[in-house]
Formats: sequence, structure tokens, C-alpha cells
Amino acid sequence: MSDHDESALLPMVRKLAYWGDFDAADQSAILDLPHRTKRIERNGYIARERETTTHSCLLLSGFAFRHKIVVDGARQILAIHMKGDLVDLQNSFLGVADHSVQTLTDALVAMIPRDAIKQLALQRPRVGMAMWYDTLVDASVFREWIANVGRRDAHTRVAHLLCEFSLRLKVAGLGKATDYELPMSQEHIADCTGLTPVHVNRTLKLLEKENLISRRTSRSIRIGDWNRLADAGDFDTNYLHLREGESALARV
Amino acid sequence: MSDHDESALLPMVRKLAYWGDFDAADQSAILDLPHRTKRIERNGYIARERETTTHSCLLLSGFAFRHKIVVDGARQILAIHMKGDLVDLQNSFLGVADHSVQTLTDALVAMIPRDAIKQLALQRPRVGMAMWYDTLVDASVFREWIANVGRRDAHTRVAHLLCEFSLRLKVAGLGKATDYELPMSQEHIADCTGLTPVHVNRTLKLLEKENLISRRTSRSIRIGDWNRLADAGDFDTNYLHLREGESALARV
DNA sequence: CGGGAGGTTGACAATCGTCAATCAGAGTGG
DNA sequence: CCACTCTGATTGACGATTGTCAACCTCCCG
Repeated sequence: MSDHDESALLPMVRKLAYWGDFDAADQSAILDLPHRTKRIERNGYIARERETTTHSCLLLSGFAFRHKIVVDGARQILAIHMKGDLVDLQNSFLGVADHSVQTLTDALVAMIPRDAIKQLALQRPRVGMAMWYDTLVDASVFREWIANVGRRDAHTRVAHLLCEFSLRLKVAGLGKATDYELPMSQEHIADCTGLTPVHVNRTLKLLEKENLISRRTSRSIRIGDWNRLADAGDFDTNYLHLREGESALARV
Repeated sequence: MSDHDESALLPMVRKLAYWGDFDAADQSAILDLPHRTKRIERNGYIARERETTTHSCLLLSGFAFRHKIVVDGARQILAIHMKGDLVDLQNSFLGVADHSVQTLTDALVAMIPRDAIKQLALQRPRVGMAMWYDTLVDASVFREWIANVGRRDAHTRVAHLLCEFSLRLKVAGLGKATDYELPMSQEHIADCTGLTPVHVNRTLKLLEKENLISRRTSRSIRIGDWNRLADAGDFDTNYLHLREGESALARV
């Protein structure tokens, strides 16, 4: 794949390679996928609920989130995505989008036509299988979030979210597990956890008072004792289905 | 596929055929999948969190549910499955199960080895793609449940669940959309919606008083005006990604 | 007839939400 | 460099949806 060093899709190969035993042709096929990189500014939409999506995208930099709006206008965030994530394999294959995807920060994405991905999956089943696995991991995270929002109290919910971030940012190479910058406001945290911004604020304060976290600025999270926060958040890395090396990070 | 008329896996062909343009060989390959049918009694486990799963299963009759237990022992139900559903494509591919799957009633299942499914997906990409789509729909339902549990009040949550059941039972050929038997206790409903059994009880009573539902016995649900219940439940069929004919059922 | 699971109800408690004011920090124009 | 502004963070007082506890009832089944 020496002639592909420049492809913006390299992170996609890296992401998928874990699940499939790719040969050079598989890798080339991914890198050769037609795509167009695009800059999207903060709060820009990648997909809108009820619209038809024709492209999937690879997040090259920045953060994005999926969400739904319920009847009274409240927003529920369903997932956060970061550098290297394959966003919207979900919506694009099923036709009409069942949720919206929006950027949390300015972002750079590679837009890939849905049909090209479909062709790739059909012609190179190993790659198709790897993409399938990738969406299965997404689904696992959704399940954990159902449990988080459904059966944990505010304190545990927020701690859990902070742990998830900690690990995922580390794995994505975006910071240390014990010291990172939250890419979102307390209102976003509230919409992730099914709480109100006010209650999230109180909960963060409490976590701070308990010495589970400390904050230099309101968004910079430092975790003193990772295992203690994980306990508080009822956090078990299992659901992230990390590869060997990565889950080791959980033991700080 | 005339020589396969007896295969227990026929429902699997029917389920998947919608997503792929199968030829006779694809269909045969599915029907030829090695499998063993097995009877599981009520509350039996199909998979246990933290254990390794080697089989996926097709639910031939009865009901099943996925769930997680959180730290204080509370249970969160993640999904309900019924006749024809392909259960545990999720857990089995990712190795260690991140949640448990248990039957709600006595059930009959066809156990299919994970590796056989994997081989099928690699050798017949169209079938692989169809299975992928099937799990994407599961993921869509998970997302809706996050929103249900995270951002709707008890009244709306329960109404939403009743609507989802109504449609899915109808689609699975297990009852009329406006008159069906709930396969679960109020405690199960509570664990689906993140409420307590007591509050579920009160909510059902309220729905009854509002004439949104009526019950002959505690589990037989009759929906007077489907659209009114759907409004109360903030229910939009979109997330179920039903095929053409099926979503038409939504308009009763 | 006895036992058990599950449904129903009431009284009371508490987590979390609402409302509203104030504060802090980043960016902007003069 | 300083006012100005805007978004987001913080805090307090109060309210309410939902949980807890506990009793009792109902139905099913051996």
C-alpha cells in the first residue's frame, strides 16, 4: 500500500484491520474508496433525522455526536464519536436516518458514498465483515448507555461517562487516560446522561469534592485514582470490546 | 429450495431476504447451516454476560430478552425478541458477552455455530450483508430505547413500549396490532423502561383511565385508538425500519 | 386448601427538575 | 487596554415526578 500513504482513509484501514485478516488487496481496496474530505464547523450537521443519507463518513479530526429530539423538544445524545471513528454506517445503510449526527467541534471528515462501501463489502467480504464488527461494537456501546441512563443514579452516570471518555480518548491517541479535555459543555453531558445541566453541574462538583476528579478549568478533567472513579461509575471496560493492548490501559 | 421445506431455518431466510437479493444458492446456503433445535424453559439463559458465546440462535417460538445487571443489582432490559428474531449475532461475534440473554417464556430456538455463520458471511457476501443489516436495525432500536429511557417521562415511556410491542407482534404474526397479550410481567416492563414495578402499575392504570388502553386481564392489552396511543408515546415507526407493507400497519 | 408469584394501593421520602439570578471566561470592537 | 457581549458554569430556593416500604389482594397450580 506504499502508493497510498497519502490517502485520508488510512485511519479506516487501521480501525478495521483489527477485525479482519486483511491482505494487501483488501487494504488497497479500502484506500481506493472514492471520497471527498470536507471541513465541517462546530454544530454542523453530518446527517439529519428523517432525511436520506447517501454517504458514510470517517471522522479525521474533531468530535461528533448522534442524537434524537423527543416530543417536548428535549435532546438525547446517543453516542459521541472521535478521530478515527466510522460515523454513520448506521444511518446510511438503512435509508431514512433515524437520528441526527452533528459535530461537537470543528471537524474534518472524509465522505464516502454509501454505494461504494456496499460494493466493497460485497466484493471483499473480509472488509465487509470488519465493518459489520465495527457497527456491532457501536451497538454494544448503545446497550451500555441504555443501562447507564435507565438504571444508574446521576452520580454513577456521570462518573461512567467520564470513564468512557478517558479510555476512548486515550485509545484514539487524544490524551492521557487520567488527564484530558472534555470536548463538550455540561449541557451536552446532561443530554448524554438524561439529566439537566444544573444537576450535571452539581454532580461534577460532588465528584470533585470526593476527590474522584479535579478540574483546572471547567472542561479539563484530571482523574486522581482511575480505579476509584471506575468503581464509582460502575464502569467495566468489557462493553468497549477493546483489543488486547488497549484494555490494559484500564489498569492505570 | 424445495428440498429444504422442513428446515427450521426457513424463518431466517424470510427475515434476511428482505435486505438482500438472494438467489437460490444463497437461500440453500442459509438453510444448510448446521444447527440444533433446542427447547429452553422460561427464564433459561441463552447467553450470560462475561461468558464466551459460540453460537447464535434463531428464535422459533417464545420470547426472550437481553439485559444487564448494574452495580446495585438492578436490572436493565435492553431489548425484547420474538419469533423469527436472530438473537445473539451480537454477543457471539464479539467474543465475551457484554450482556445476558434470557427467555421470557418457554421457547424453541435453533442454535447455529458462530463459525458457520462467519463462513457463510464470507462465502456469500449478500447473506453477510443481510445479517449486517439485521443487526443495524437492532442498533436502531437500542438508540430509540436510549431516548425513551433518557428523555421521556413514565407515561410516555410505557405508552411507547406498548406501541412498539403492538407493531412488532403484528409484524411477527403473533396478534392484532390493537389487541395482544403482553408476554411479560410489570416488573419486566419496569426493567425495560427504567422505572419501578409500582410506578409501572400506576402508569398502566392511568393509561387505562385515559382510555388509551383497556385490559381484560392484567396482561391483555387492547388499544382503542392506535394513533392516540402513538401520540401519547411519542411513537414514530421510523426507527423500526419496517419494510413497506409492514409500516402501513402503523395506520390502523 | 395452601403457597407463591405477581398485581394493586397508600403513605411517605428523595432524587432530580425548574426557575432565576449571578458569575466567569473568551472573543470583539473602539 | 478596556467596555461589551455571549455562551456556559455555578448556586440557591423550591417543586414534583418517581422511588421506597409495606400491606393486601388475586389468580393459578399442585
